[in-house]
Amino acid sequence: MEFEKIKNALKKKEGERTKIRGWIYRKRKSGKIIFVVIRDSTGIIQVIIEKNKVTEKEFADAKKALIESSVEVEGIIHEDERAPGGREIHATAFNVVGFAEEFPITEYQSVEFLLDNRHLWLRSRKMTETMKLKAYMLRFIREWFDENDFWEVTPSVITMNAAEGGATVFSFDYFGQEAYLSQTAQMYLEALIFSLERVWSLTPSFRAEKSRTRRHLIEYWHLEAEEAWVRNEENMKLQEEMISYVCQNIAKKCKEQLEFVGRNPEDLMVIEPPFKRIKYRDAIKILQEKGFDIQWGDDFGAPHERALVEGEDKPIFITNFPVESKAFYMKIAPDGKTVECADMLAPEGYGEIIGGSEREEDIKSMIERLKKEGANIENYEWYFDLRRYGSVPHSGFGLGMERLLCWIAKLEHIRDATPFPRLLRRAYP
RNA sequence: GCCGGCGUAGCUUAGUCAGGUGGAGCACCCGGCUGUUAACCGGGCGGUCACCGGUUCAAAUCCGGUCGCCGGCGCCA
Repeated sequence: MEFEKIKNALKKKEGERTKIRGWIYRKRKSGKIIFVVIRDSTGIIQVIIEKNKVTEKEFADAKKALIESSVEVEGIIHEDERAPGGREIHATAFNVVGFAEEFPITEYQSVEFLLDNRHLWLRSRKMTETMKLKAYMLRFIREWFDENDFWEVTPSVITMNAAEGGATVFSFDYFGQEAYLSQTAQMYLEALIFSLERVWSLTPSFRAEKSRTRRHLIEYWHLEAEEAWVRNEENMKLQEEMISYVCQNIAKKCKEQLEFVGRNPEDLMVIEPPFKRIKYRDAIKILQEKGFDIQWGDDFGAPHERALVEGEDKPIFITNFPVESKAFYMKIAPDGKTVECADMLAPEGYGEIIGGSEREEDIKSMIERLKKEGANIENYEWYFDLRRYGSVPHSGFGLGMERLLCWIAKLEHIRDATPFPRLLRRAYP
Protein backbone atom coordinates (compact mmCIF):
# COMPACT_ATOMS: atom_id res chain seq x y z
CA MET A 1 0.00 0.00 0.00
CA GLU A 2 1.19 3.52 -0.91
CA PHE A 3 1.61 6.28 1.65
CA GLU A 4 -0.98 9.01 1.47
CA LYS A 5 -1.24 12.50 2.89
CA ILE A 6 -3.08 13.02 6.17
CA LYS A 7 -5.49 15.40 4.44
CA ASN A 8 -6.62 12.49 2.23
CA ALA A 9 -6.75 10.00 5.07
CA LEU A 10 -9.13 12.36 6.86
CA LYS A 11 -11.54 12.11 3.92
CA LYS A 12 -11.76 8.31 4.00
CA LYS A 13 -14.74 6.35 5.24
CA GLU A 14 -15.20 4.15 8.30
CA GLY A 15 -13.32 0.88 7.92
CA GLU A 16 -11.07 1.91 5.02
CA ARG A 17 -7.34 1.19 5.23
CA THR A 18 -4.73 3.93 5.22
CA LYS A 19 -0.97 4.33 5.41
CA ILE A 20 0.58 7.63 6.46
CA ARG A 21 3.90 9.04 7.62
CA GLY A 22 4.89 12.12 9.53
CA TRP A 23 6.00 13.40 12.91
CA ILE A 24 4.54 12.91 16.38
CA TYR A 25 2.72 16.12 17.24
CA ARG A 26 1.06 15.18 20.55
CA LYS A 27 1.07 12.02 22.62
CA ARG A 28 -0.83 10.63 25.60
CA LYS A 29 -0.55 7.17 26.98
CA SER A 30 -2.63 5.17 29.38
CA GLY A 31 -1.46 1.67 30.18
CA LYS A 32 -2.51 -0.46 27.25
CA ILE A 33 -3.61 2.28 24.84
CA ILE A 34 -1.57 5.10 23.34
CA PHE A 35 -2.94 8.19 21.60
CA VAL A 36 -0.54 9.73 19.12
CA VAL A 37 -1.36 12.73 16.97
CA ILE A 38 0.66 12.67 13.75
CA ARG A 39 1.50 15.75 11.72
CA ASP A 40 2.53 16.01 8.06
CA SER A 41 2.60 18.95 5.65
CA THR A 42 -1.14 18.67 5.07
CA GLY A 43 -2.58 18.36 8.58
CA ILE A 44 -2.87 16.29 11.74
CA ILE A 45 -4.65 13.04 12.60
CA GLN A 46 -4.99 11.00 15.77
CA VAL A 47 -3.68 7.44 15.80
CA ILE A 48 -4.79 4.83 18.36
CA ILE A 49 -2.29 2.16 19.27
CA GLU A 50 -3.70 -0.66 21.35
CA LYS A 51 -1.44 -3.21 22.99
CA ASN A 52 -3.13 -6.28 21.53
CA LYS A 53 -3.42 -4.87 17.97
CA VAL A 54 0.29 -4.38 17.20
CA THR A 55 3.48 -6.30 17.90
CA GLU A 56 5.19 -6.06 21.26
CA LYS A 57 8.11 -4.11 19.71
CA GLU A 58 5.79 -1.69 17.95
CA PHE A 59 3.93 -1.00 21.20
CA ALA A 60 7.16 -0.54 23.14
CA ASP A 61 8.52 1.83 20.46
CA ALA A 62 5.29 3.82 20.45
CA LYS A 63 5.54 4.06 24.21
CA LYS A 64 9.02 5.49 24.23
CA ALA A 65 8.90 7.64 21.06
CA LEU A 66 9.02 11.32 22.05
CA ILE A 67 7.35 14.31 20.40
CA GLU A 68 8.72 14.97 16.88
CA SER A 69 9.83 11.39 16.31
CA SER A 70 9.24 10.49 12.66
CA VAL A 71 6.89 7.57 12.13
CA GLU A 72 5.04 5.44 9.60
CA VAL A 73 1.57 4.19 10.44
CA GLU A 74 -0.77 1.73 8.80
CA GLY A 75 -4.30 1.19 10.05
CA ILE A 76 -8.07 1.43 9.75
CA ILE A 77 -10.03 4.67 9.61
CA HIS A 78 -12.66 5.08 12.32
CA GLU A 79 -15.11 7.90 12.64
CA ASP A 80 -15.14 9.14 16.22
CA GLU A 81 -16.35 12.44 17.62
CA ARG A 82 -13.67 12.36 20.29
CA ALA A 83 -10.88 12.55 17.71
CA PRO A 84 -9.70 15.95 16.49
CA GLY A 85 -11.02 16.20 12.94
CA GLY A 86 -13.67 13.56 13.58
CA ARG A 87 -11.66 10.63 12.21
CA GLU A 88 -8.77 8.61 13.56
CA ILE A 89 -6.58 5.69 12.61
CA HIS A 90 -6.57 2.43 14.56
CA ALA A 91 -3.03 1.26 13.97
CA THR A 92 -2.26 -2.20 12.68
CA ALA A 93 1.40 -1.31 12.15
CA PHE A 94 3.55 1.40 13.76
CA ASN A 95 7.13 2.00 12.71
CA VAL A 96 9.45 4.63 14.18
CA VAL A 97 11.76 5.96 11.44
CA GLY A 98 13.75 8.30 13.66
CA PHE A 99 13.48 8.60 17.44
CA ALA A 100 13.51 12.24 18.51
CA GLU A 101 15.51 13.50 21.44
CA GLU A 102 13.64 15.55 24.00
CA PHE A 103 12.18 18.42 21.94
CA PRO A 104 13.21 21.76 23.43
CA ILE A 105 10.02 23.58 22.51
CA THR A 106 7.19 22.81 24.91
CA GLU A 107 3.92 24.49 25.73
CA TYR A 108 5.38 27.61 27.32
CA GLN A 109 7.62 29.68 25.07
CA SER A 110 9.10 33.15 24.98
CA VAL A 111 9.76 35.17 21.84
CA GLU A 112 13.48 34.98 22.47
CA PHE A 113 13.52 31.21 22.88
CA LEU A 114 11.47 30.67 19.75
CA LEU A 115 13.83 32.87 17.74
CA ASP A 116 16.83 30.94 19.07
CA ASN A 117 15.09 27.73 18.01
CA ARG A 118 13.67 29.06 14.78
CA HIS A 119 14.83 25.97 12.85
CA LEU A 120 12.55 23.87 15.07
CA TRP A 121 9.74 26.39 15.55
CA LEU A 122 9.21 26.28 11.77
CA ARG A 123 7.44 22.97 12.44
CA SER A 124 4.66 24.77 14.29
CA ARG A 125 1.33 24.85 12.54
CA LYS A 126 1.12 28.64 12.54
CA MET A 127 4.47 28.94 10.78
CA THR A 128 3.58 26.12 8.39
CA GLU A 129 0.33 27.77 7.30
CA THR A 130 2.01 31.18 7.02
CA MET A 131 4.71 29.75 4.75
CA LYS A 132 2.02 28.16 2.60
CA LEU A 133 0.29 31.54 2.27
CA LYS A 134 3.55 33.10 1.15
CA ALA A 135 3.98 30.41 -1.49
CA TYR A 136 0.42 30.95 -2.71
CA MET A 137 1.01 34.70 -2.88
CA LEU A 138 4.04 34.13 -5.08
CA ARG A 139 2.08 31.74 -7.26
CA PHE A 140 -0.72 34.25 -7.84
CA ILE A 141 1.68 37.12 -8.43
CA ARG A 142 3.48 35.05 -11.03
CA GLU A 143 0.16 34.17 -12.65
CA TRP A 144 -0.80 37.82 -12.80
CA PHE A 145 2.50 38.89 -14.36
CA ASP A 146 2.22 36.07 -16.91
CA GLU A 147 -1.26 37.18 -17.89
CA ASN A 148 -0.18 40.79 -18.21
CA ASP A 149 2.74 40.35 -20.61
CA PHE A 150 5.58 40.70 -18.13
CA TRP A 151 8.87 38.84 -18.42
CA GLU A 152 10.48 37.53 -15.27
CA VAL A 153 14.16 38.49 -15.15
CA THR A 154 17.07 37.78 -12.83
CA PRO A 155 19.12 40.85 -11.91
CA SER A 156 22.25 40.72 -9.75
CA VAL A 157 22.19 41.43 -6.05
CA ILE A 158 25.83 42.52 -6.10
CA THR A 159 26.26 46.09 -7.16
CA MET A 160 28.77 48.95 -7.35
CA ASN A 161 26.05 51.57 -7.06
CA ALA A 162 25.50 52.41 -3.44
CA ALA A 163 22.02 53.32 -4.69
CA GLU A 164 19.75 55.13 -2.26
CA GLY A 165 20.69 56.26 1.23
CA GLY A 166 24.34 55.30 1.13
CA ALA A 167 24.91 54.74 4.81
CA THR A 168 22.42 51.91 4.88
CA VAL A 169 24.11 49.51 2.48
CA PHE A 170 26.13 46.46 3.37
CA SER A 171 29.54 46.69 1.77
CA PHE A 172 32.08 43.96 1.19
CA ASP A 173 35.36 43.32 -0.56
CA TYR A 174 34.87 42.31 -4.19
CA PHE A 175 38.38 41.21 -5.16
CA GLY A 176 39.88 44.44 -3.98
CA GLN A 177 36.99 46.76 -4.87
CA GLU A 178 34.26 47.89 -2.55
CA ALA A 179 30.92 46.40 -3.59
CA TYR A 180 27.48 46.40 -2.05
CA LEU A 181 24.54 44.12 -1.45
CA SER A 182 21.63 45.36 -3.48
CA GLN A 183 18.85 47.42 -1.94
CA THR A 184 16.84 47.39 -5.13
CA ALA A 185 17.01 45.85 -8.58
CA GLN A 186 15.22 48.81 -10.08
CA MET A 187 18.01 50.28 -12.17
CA TYR A 188 18.79 46.88 -13.66
CA LEU A 189 15.13 46.37 -14.47
CA GLU A 190 15.11 49.75 -16.21
CA ALA A 191 17.93 48.54 -18.44
CA LEU A 192 15.90 45.47 -19.37
CA ILE A 193 12.71 47.28 -20.44
CA PHE A 194 14.45 48.51 -23.57
CA SER A 195 14.35 44.98 -24.91
CA LEU A 196 11.57 43.24 -22.97
CA GLU A 197 9.33 46.28 -22.31
CA ARG A 198 7.67 44.80 -19.21
CA VAL A 199 9.79 43.00 -16.65
CA TRP A 200 9.60 41.88 -13.06
CA SER A 201 11.92 40.18 -10.62
CA LEU A 202 11.99 38.73 -7.15
CA THR A 203 15.29 39.18 -5.32
CA PRO A 204 16.51 39.62 -1.78
CA SER A 205 17.17 43.22 -0.83
CA PHE A 206 19.39 44.27 2.03
CA ARG A 207 19.08 47.29 4.28
CA ALA A 208 21.71 47.95 6.90
CA GLU A 209 19.39 50.23 8.83
CA LYS A 210 19.39 50.01 12.58
CA SER A 211 15.64 49.76 12.51
CA ARG A 212 14.01 48.00 15.33
CA THR A 213 10.33 47.76 14.50
CA ARG A 214 7.78 45.12 13.60
CA ARG A 215 7.84 46.32 9.98
CA HIS A 216 11.54 46.01 9.13
CA LEU A 217 13.79 43.18 8.08
CA ILE A 218 17.48 43.50 7.28
CA GLU A 219 16.99 41.09 4.38
CA TYR A 220 13.65 40.86 2.62
CA TRP A 221 12.23 39.51 -0.62
CA HIS A 222 11.74 42.40 -2.96
CA LEU A 223 9.30 42.11 -5.81
CA GLU A 224 9.91 44.74 -8.44
CA ALA A 225 8.38 45.56 -11.80
CA GLU A 226 9.27 48.04 -14.49
CA GLU A 227 7.17 49.01 -17.51
CA ALA A 228 8.07 50.85 -20.69
CA TRP A 229 5.53 53.36 -22.10
CA VAL A 230 3.77 53.60 -18.73
CA ARG A 231 3.19 56.77 -16.73
CA ASN A 232 2.47 57.13 -13.04
CA GLU A 233 -1.32 56.79 -13.27
CA GLU A 234 -1.17 53.55 -15.27
CA ASN A 235 1.54 52.31 -12.95
CA MET A 236 -0.89 52.66 -10.04
CA LYS A 237 -3.55 50.86 -12.05
CA LEU A 238 -1.23 47.91 -12.57
CA GLN A 239 -0.44 47.83 -8.86
CA GLU A 240 -4.03 47.88 -7.69
CA GLU A 241 -4.96 45.20 -10.22
CA MET A 242 -2.13 42.95 -9.12
CA ILE A 243 -2.85 43.36 -5.41
CA SER A 244 -6.56 42.75 -5.98
CA TYR A 245 -5.83 39.64 -8.04
CA VAL A 246 -3.62 38.22 -5.29
CA CYS A 247 -6.04 39.07 -2.47
CA GLN A 248 -9.07 37.61 -4.19
CA ASN A 249 -7.32 34.41 -5.15
CA ILE A 250 -5.95 33.97 -1.66
CA ALA A 251 -9.44 34.57 -0.27
CA LYS A 252 -10.94 31.95 -2.60
CA LYS A 253 -8.26 29.28 -2.53
CA CYS A 254 -6.64 29.53 0.90
CA LYS A 255 -9.61 29.56 3.27
CA GLU A 256 -8.07 26.91 5.53
CA GLN A 257 -4.78 28.77 5.91
CA LEU A 258 -6.48 32.14 6.42
CA GLU A 259 -8.72 30.71 9.09
CA PHE A 260 -5.73 29.24 10.85
CA VAL A 261 -3.89 32.56 11.01
CA GLY A 262 -7.03 34.48 11.99
CA ARG A 263 -7.74 36.40 8.79
CA ASN A 264 -11.33 36.51 7.56
CA PRO A 265 -11.33 35.73 3.78
CA GLU A 266 -14.06 38.35 3.37
CA ASP A 267 -11.52 41.05 4.29
CA LEU A 268 -9.57 40.10 1.17
CA MET A 269 -12.53 39.44 -1.16
CA VAL A 270 -13.48 43.13 -1.04
CA ILE A 271 -10.09 44.24 -2.34
CA GLU A 272 -10.75 45.44 -5.90
CA PRO A 273 -9.79 48.43 -8.03
CA PRO A 274 -9.85 51.34 -7.83
CA PHE A 275 -7.93 52.24 -4.68
CA LYS A 276 -8.33 55.73 -3.28
CA ARG A 277 -5.64 58.22 -4.38
CA ILE A 278 -4.66 61.03 -2.04
CA LYS A 279 -2.10 63.68 -2.94
CA TYR A 280 0.64 64.22 -0.39
CA ARG A 281 -0.44 67.81 0.23
CA ASP A 282 -4.02 66.66 0.95
CA ALA A 283 -2.73 63.92 3.22
CA ILE A 284 -0.88 66.58 5.20
CA LYS A 285 -4.15 68.51 5.54
CA ILE A 286 -6.02 65.41 6.68
CA LEU A 287 -3.36 64.73 9.29
CA GLN A 288 -3.41 68.33 10.50
CA GLU A 289 -7.19 68.10 10.88
CA LYS A 290 -6.68 64.96 12.91
CA GLY A 291 -4.47 66.93 15.23
CA PHE A 292 -1.00 65.90 14.07
CA ASP A 293 1.81 68.42 14.21
CA ILE A 294 3.01 67.97 10.64
CA GLN A 295 3.68 70.20 7.63
CA TRP A 296 4.66 70.15 4.00
CA GLY A 297 8.04 68.46 3.63
CA ASP A 298 7.74 66.16 6.65
CA ASP A 299 7.84 62.42 6.14
CA PHE A 300 5.14 60.11 7.44
CA GLY A 301 5.85 57.99 10.46
CA ALA A 302 3.99 54.89 11.51
CA PRO A 303 1.28 56.83 13.44
CA HIS A 304 0.63 59.04 10.39
CA GLU A 305 0.23 56.03 8.12
CA ARG A 306 -2.17 54.45 10.56
CA ALA A 307 -4.23 57.63 10.72
CA LEU A 308 -4.42 57.92 6.92
CA VAL A 309 -5.88 54.44 6.44
CA GLU A 310 -8.24 54.74 9.39
CA GLY A 311 -11.68 53.50 8.29
CA GLU A 312 -10.39 52.18 4.95
CA ASP A 313 -10.95 48.55 4.06
CA LYS A 314 -8.83 48.71 0.92
CA PRO A 315 -5.27 49.97 0.43
CA ILE A 316 -4.82 53.62 -0.53
CA PHE A 317 -2.26 55.50 -2.63
CA ILE A 318 -0.45 58.59 -1.42
CA THR A 319 0.89 60.43 -4.48
CA ASN A 320 3.10 63.37 -5.40
CA PHE A 321 5.53 63.58 -2.51
CA PRO A 322 7.88 66.58 -2.33
CA VAL A 323 10.95 66.25 -4.56
CA GLU A 324 13.30 66.52 -1.57
CA SER A 325 11.82 63.55 0.25
CA LYS A 326 12.14 61.06 -2.59
CA ALA A 327 14.89 59.45 -4.68
CA PHE A 328 16.75 61.08 -7.56
CA TYR A 329 15.25 58.79 -10.20
CA MET A 330 11.63 59.86 -9.69
CA LYS A 331 10.18 62.12 -12.37
CA ILE A 332 9.54 65.68 -11.32
CA ALA A 333 5.91 66.69 -11.85
CA PRO A 334 4.86 69.75 -13.89
CA ASP A 335 4.49 71.74 -10.66
CA GLY A 336 8.25 71.41 -10.13
CA LYS A 337 7.78 70.72 -6.41
CA THR A 338 6.58 67.13 -6.35
CA VAL A 339 7.46 63.85 -8.02
CA GLU A 340 5.23 61.46 -9.97
CA CYS A 341 5.19 58.75 -7.35
CA ALA A 342 2.78 56.71 -5.30
CA ASP A 343 3.11 54.80 -2.04
CA MET A 344 0.51 52.12 -1.40
CA LEU A 345 -0.53 51.86 2.23
CA ALA A 346 -2.23 48.69 3.43
CA PRO A 347 -5.32 48.93 5.63
CA GLU A 348 -5.33 48.22 9.36
CA GLY A 349 -2.12 50.14 9.89
CA TYR A 350 0.14 47.62 8.17
CA GLY A 351 1.90 50.52 6.49
CA GLU A 352 3.58 50.94 3.14
CA ILE A 353 3.58 47.81 1.01
CA ILE A 354 4.45 49.31 -2.37
CA GLY A 355 6.53 52.26 -3.45
CA GLY A 356 6.35 53.20 -7.11
CA SER A 357 7.03 56.06 -9.47
CA GLU A 358 7.40 57.26 -12.99
CA ARG A 359 11.13 57.52 -13.75
CA GLU A 360 13.01 60.70 -14.48
CA GLU A 361 14.33 61.00 -18.04
CA ASP A 362 16.22 64.27 -17.65
CA ILE A 363 19.84 63.46 -16.93
CA LYS A 364 20.68 66.96 -15.63
CA SER A 365 17.89 66.84 -13.08
CA MET A 366 19.11 63.47 -11.82
CA ILE A 367 22.72 64.65 -11.55
CA GLU A 368 21.62 67.68 -9.58
CA ARG A 369 19.71 65.58 -7.10
CA LEU A 370 22.44 62.94 -6.83
CA LYS A 371 24.97 65.65 -6.02
CA LYS A 372 22.77 66.89 -3.21
CA GLU A 373 22.83 63.38 -1.78
CA GLY A 374 26.59 63.33 -2.10
CA ALA A 375 26.62 60.39 -4.50
CA ASN A 376 29.48 59.48 -6.81
CA ILE A 377 28.14 60.41 -10.25
CA GLU A 378 30.60 58.21 -12.19
CA ASN A 379 28.88 55.08 -10.96
CA TYR A 380 25.67 56.16 -12.64
CA GLU A 381 27.02 56.68 -16.15
CA TRP A 382 25.60 53.37 -17.36
CA TYR A 383 22.22 54.38 -15.94
CA PHE A 384 22.32 57.72 -17.76
CA ASP A 385 23.07 55.81 -20.98
CA LEU A 386 19.58 54.36 -20.75
CA ARG A 387 18.28 57.91 -21.33
CA ARG A 388 20.73 58.58 -24.15
CA TYR A 389 19.69 55.73 -26.43
CA GLY A 390 16.01 55.97 -27.21
CA SER A 391 14.53 56.86 -23.85
CA VAL A 392 10.81 56.30 -23.29
CA PRO A 393 8.43 57.23 -20.50
CA HIS A 394 8.51 54.40 -18.01
CA SER A 395 7.44 53.54 -14.50
CA GLY A 396 7.88 50.83 -11.96
CA PHE A 397 7.27 49.76 -8.42
CA GLY A 398 8.70 47.69 -5.61
CA LEU A 399 6.78 45.56 -3.16
CA GLY A 400 7.98 44.04 0.11
CA MET A 401 6.76 40.46 0.04
CA GLU A 402 6.95 40.12 3.81
CA ARG A 403 4.98 43.30 4.38
CA LEU A 404 2.27 42.15 2.02
CA LEU A 405 2.17 38.81 3.82
CA CYS A 406 1.95 40.56 7.19
CA TRP A 407 -1.23 42.25 6.09
CA ILE A 408 -2.73 39.25 4.31
CA ALA A 409 -1.96 36.83 7.16
CA LYS A 410 -2.67 39.38 9.89
CA LEU A 411 0.78 38.91 11.43
CA GLU A 412 1.90 40.92 14.41
CA HIS A 413 5.54 41.01 13.40
CA ILE A 414 7.31 40.88 10.04
CA ARG A 415 9.80 38.32 11.33
CA ASP A 416 7.06 35.70 11.09
CA ALA A 417 6.66 36.39 7.37
CA THR A 418 9.99 34.77 6.61
CA PRO A 419 11.47 31.49 7.84
CA PHE A 420 14.89 32.77 8.88
CA PRO A 421 14.46 36.45 9.74
CA ARG A 422 17.52 38.68 9.65
CA LEU A 423 17.02 41.28 12.34
CA LEU A 424 19.08 44.02 13.93
CA ARG A 425 20.52 41.69 16.55
CA ARG A 426 19.92 38.32 15.01
CA ALA A 427 21.19 36.37 12.03
CA TYR A 428 21.13 32.92 13.67
CA PRO A 429 19.96 30.32 12.90
C1' G B 1 20.86 56.68 17.66
C1' C B 2 16.95 57.48 21.76
C1' C B 3 13.38 55.61 25.57
C1' G B 4 11.57 51.46 28.37
C1' G B 5 11.71 46.32 30.08
C1' C B 6 13.99 41.62 31.01
C1' G B 7 18.06 37.83 32.27
C1' U B 8 16.68 32.27 38.38
C1' A B 9 16.43 24.18 36.23
C1' G B 10 15.82 22.22 29.05
C1' C B 11 11.13 25.66 29.01
C1' U B 12 7.58 29.16 31.74
C1' U B 13 8.28 31.42 36.27
C1' A B 14 7.81 32.68 42.28
C1' G B 15 11.39 34.79 45.38
C1' U B 16 14.52 40.97 44.54
C1' C B 17 10.88 46.38 47.39
C1' A B 18 12.51 44.69 53.26
C1' G B 19 20.02 40.42 52.63
C1' G B 20 19.66 34.84 56.47
C1' U B 21 19.36 26.69 53.76
C1' G B 22 16.32 29.06 45.98
C1' G B 23 10.19 26.98 45.48
C1' A B 24 6.52 25.56 41.68
C1' G B 25 4.28 24.06 36.84
C1' C B 26 5.71 21.87 32.15
C1' A B 27 9.28 18.54 29.75
C1' C B 28 12.18 14.07 30.79
C1' C B 29 12.91 9.15 33.71
C1' C B 30 10.45 5.09 36.92
C1' G B 31 5.62 2.97 38.47
C1' G B 32 -0.06 2.79 37.79
C1' C B 33 -4.22 3.30 34.42
C1' U B 34 -7.92 0.38 27.47
C1' G B 35 -10.77 6.82 25.15
C1' U B 36 -6.87 10.64 25.97
C1' U B 37 -7.94 16.08 24.31
C1' A B 38 -2.67 21.13 28.02
C1' A B 39 -4.97 13.50 30.28
C1' C B 40 -4.64 12.01 35.40
C1' C B 41 -2.28 9.77 40.12
C1' G B 42 2.45 8.51 42.96
C1' G B 43 7.81 8.92 42.99
C1' G B 44 12.48 10.75 40.84
C1' C B 45 16.22 13.66 38.00
C1' G B 46 17.41 18.67 37.21
C1' G B 47 20.41 25.35 39.67
C1' U B 48 27.87 28.94 38.30
C1' C B 49 20.32 32.81 40.26
C1' A B 50 23.74 36.14 32.65
C1' C B 51 29.01 37.68 33.67
C1' C B 52 32.85 40.64 36.48
C1' G B 53 33.88 43.40 40.71
C1' G B 54 32.37 45.79 45.43
C1' U B 55 29.62 46.36 50.33
C1' U B 56 28.46 42.77 54.32
C1' C B 57 29.42 37.92 59.43
C1' A B 58 26.14 36.60 55.25
C1' A B 59 24.16 38.62 48.37
C1' A B 60 19.55 35.77 43.38
C1' U B 61 18.31 40.09 46.58
C1' C B 62 22.11 46.14 47.88
C1' C B 63 25.99 49.17 44.79
C1' G B 64 29.17 49.79 40.20
C1' G B 65 30.35 47.91 35.50
C1' U B 66 29.98 44.46 31.23
C1' C B 67 27.30 41.28 27.97
C1' G B 68 22.88 39.32 25.79
C1' C B 69 17.79 39.67 24.47
C1' C B 70 12.79 41.83 23.97
C1' G B 71 9.25 46.10 23.07
C1' G B 72 8.61 51.02 21.11
C1' C B 73 10.34 55.52 18.63
C1' G B 74 13.54 57.65 15.01
C1' C B 75 15.58 56.49 10.27
C1' C B 76 13.66 53.67 6.23
C1' A B 77 10.63 50.13 2.09
